[in-house]
Amino acid sequence: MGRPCPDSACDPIDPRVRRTRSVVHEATIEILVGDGFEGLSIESVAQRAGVARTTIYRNWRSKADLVIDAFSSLAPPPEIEPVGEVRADLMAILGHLAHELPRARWVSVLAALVAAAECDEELAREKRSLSEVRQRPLLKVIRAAIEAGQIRSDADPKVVLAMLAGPLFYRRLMSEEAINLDFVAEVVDGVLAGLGYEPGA
Amino acid sequence: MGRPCPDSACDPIDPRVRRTRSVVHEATIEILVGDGFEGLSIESVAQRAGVARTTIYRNWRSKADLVIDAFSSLAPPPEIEPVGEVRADLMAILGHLAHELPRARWVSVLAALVAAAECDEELAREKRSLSEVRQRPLLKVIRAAIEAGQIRSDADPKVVLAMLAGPLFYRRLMSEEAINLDFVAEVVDGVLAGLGYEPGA
Amino acid sequence: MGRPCPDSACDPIDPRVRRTRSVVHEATIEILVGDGFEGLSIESVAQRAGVARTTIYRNWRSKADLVIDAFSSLAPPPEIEPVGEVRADLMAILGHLAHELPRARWVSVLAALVAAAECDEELAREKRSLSEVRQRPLLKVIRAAIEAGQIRSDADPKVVLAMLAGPLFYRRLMSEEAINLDFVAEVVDGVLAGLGYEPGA
Amino acid sequence: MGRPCPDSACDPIDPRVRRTRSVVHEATIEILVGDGFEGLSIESVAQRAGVARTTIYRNWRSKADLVIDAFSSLAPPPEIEPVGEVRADLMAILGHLAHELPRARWVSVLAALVAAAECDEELAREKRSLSEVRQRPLLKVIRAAIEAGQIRSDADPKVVLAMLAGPLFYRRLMSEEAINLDFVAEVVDGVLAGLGYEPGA
DNA sequence: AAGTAATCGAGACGGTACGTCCAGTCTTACA
DNA sequence: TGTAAGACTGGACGTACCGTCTCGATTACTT
Repeated sequence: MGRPCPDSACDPIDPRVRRTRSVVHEATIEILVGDGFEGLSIESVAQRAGVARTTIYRNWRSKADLVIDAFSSLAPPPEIEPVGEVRADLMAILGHLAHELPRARWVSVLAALVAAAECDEELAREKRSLSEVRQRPLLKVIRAAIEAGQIRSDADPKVVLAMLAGPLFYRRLMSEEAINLDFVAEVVDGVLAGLGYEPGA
Repeated sequence: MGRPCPDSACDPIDPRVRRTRSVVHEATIEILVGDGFEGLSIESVAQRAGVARTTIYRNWRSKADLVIDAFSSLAPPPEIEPVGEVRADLMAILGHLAHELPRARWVSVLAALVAAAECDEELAREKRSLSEVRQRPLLKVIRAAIEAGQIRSDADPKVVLAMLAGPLFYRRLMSEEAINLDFVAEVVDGVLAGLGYEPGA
Repeated sequence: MGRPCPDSACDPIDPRVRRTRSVVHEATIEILVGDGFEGLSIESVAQRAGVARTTIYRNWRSKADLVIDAFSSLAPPPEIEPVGEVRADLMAILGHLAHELPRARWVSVLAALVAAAECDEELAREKRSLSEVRQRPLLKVIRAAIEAGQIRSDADPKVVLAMLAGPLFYRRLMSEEAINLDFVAEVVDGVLAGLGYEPGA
Repeated sequence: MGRPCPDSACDPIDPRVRRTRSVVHEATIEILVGDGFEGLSIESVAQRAGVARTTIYRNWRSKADLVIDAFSSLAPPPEIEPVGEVRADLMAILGHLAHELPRARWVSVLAALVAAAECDEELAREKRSLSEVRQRPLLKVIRAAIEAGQIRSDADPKVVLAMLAGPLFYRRLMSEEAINLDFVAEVVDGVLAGLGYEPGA
């Protein structure tokens, strides 16, 4: 019990290493946000972090690794408490997403991630995993709505999710049209209507 | 008919230039498809095209330019003749898209384009323009359906479009789940149901 | 006469290349003389020459190449006209060498060359070739003396050369004792005496 | 007299230190012989010796230090007992040297030492000291010959030494010509003849 | 048909970044 | 205290491309 425990919490991790991780992390994000994926080079990260290039190679296997690290910490799934009413819950989650999409730092990184994943299986795996994590809150709401009989019981939650989130990302990454609350409401109402949702219920 | 034709044939374009454009174009696509955006360098294009590097710089301002060129020619909006029945027409267009998304060469290029556009205003412009072109067939069908009274008259065609196309791109670029005809049908039917569409009508 | 001459003078050599060669050359020598072989890095040469590192790699295959180039230009065999009297001629040549050994820049380079040649066959070849060239004037004098009957006819010119030059280099590289004219005279007289030379003759 | 003796035998030297010295020493020699001076890095020595790099830095101030250490132990002046007849004694010593020059491990190291000494005063000092030690046996023979009247009494022993050893080193390091017993004999006989030596005496 | 101009290839150049190796310093933990 | 282990800064390596720049040599249009 008095022995050093084996995990991260109280791990006897070299404080120098911890410091390195932190500054490099921060530098990666700053560059990614400022200059995009193109501007991200090991060199530039090292420079901005005030760290030797070798140190980065010691701690991250590739540029991709840096990006994943950065993204993971940038985009924690939002903490939104569902109230049990499907429309309200969807509006809360998607409204938050709609607010973030045009401005949050992680979105640019996501775009880079998506592109890079096209020709890097490891990155693709990483991307799927991140995606899965971020879908959870939405899926929970959808499944709850199905169980509560608020929407059609034969609906496929994952399809519903794609129908809800897809339009938002489409506008952000493809058409670059506005993503305001009206748009979100139209999407949510349209999808719910198609699923037999009745507001009054 | 007697007018100078708008295209290459009789344009007073130096045949050497024409040839250069063509071989470089071809090489760009081949590399893009084979090695992805990462493998695309002016050097590699020049090499594969059997052309001097200088020649490329003379004709394209940047790597982005090459990509746009390649993409434009890779992804011609499909020639699908609407029959006037909204569900059938949407299924035709989106079914085609669903078929292409997992395999067509332009999709990877699109991902690269999207990411690059994040930090290059010119590319972003280019991207929007391409996007706009590709939306047309779908928009035409949606607007026709509205005019024909097949769906609610207060529907915003662009919102409807995002709700139809968004889920497909979402699955391709984000979640990497299957994009089969069942999925397309669920999306189309869901959206149409939300728009007051009645199959029998 | 009107034909393009084959040599450097009017060779259609890119003037940029000529300039590069020259400044790099000079920088190499300066560093070699100042900091020795250890201080010679492609980087340092590039820096001092005010040239990109790549440019050096384009024109020289290795650090060794640089050194050889430098040495060749530094150490032209001296132009000493033999008068036909062996002792006088040897004293002229070896006296000149004795004067150079403690001060001339090529000597340090030579030491570097010798060491580097120990583990680089190409350099070793180069070294032998240089050595051969520099032996010529001395060999000529020795052979002439043999033919003129000034020294024993069964003497091996190459052995005699080693006996004359060896002691000088030994003092310069090994023992670091003085190499003055007295020493040269002692060596020359000693060797000649052993070869049956008679001053008066 | 009661003080601890100055040498290793009874010094209260930490046995770990002694062990370190020994394995590093051995590793240095092995690498020097195997890969030459170029292949010698603190890193490589540490690796082969199975020792931490830090340990080496603690015990040797530089790579040069390692080399000197290695050289001292590699090239012990040969134990040759002079018989009192100058030609025989010279042939014994120089014959031995001639045999070693083309093959012994210390020769390459010597070349490195010579080059390095060109721009490192400490090394130069070290080199002179080593040189001085190795000259002793030869000097002893020469001086004895002078005293015994076998060669001219006005000969400078150090000059004679340079005339004897110089040609051998010259061939080894410069011209890379053969160094066989015939060559040694020619040199010895030539020098002795110049010094008034008479075989019969 | 000859002369002019556009286009080309070849490739040198200064650069940036890569990923690796090593140098030398420093810190921590252990024996 | 000396050592092992290993992280750190930093410099150089040799390679790949970048984008710019001359420089002839074709090739096409023009007169």
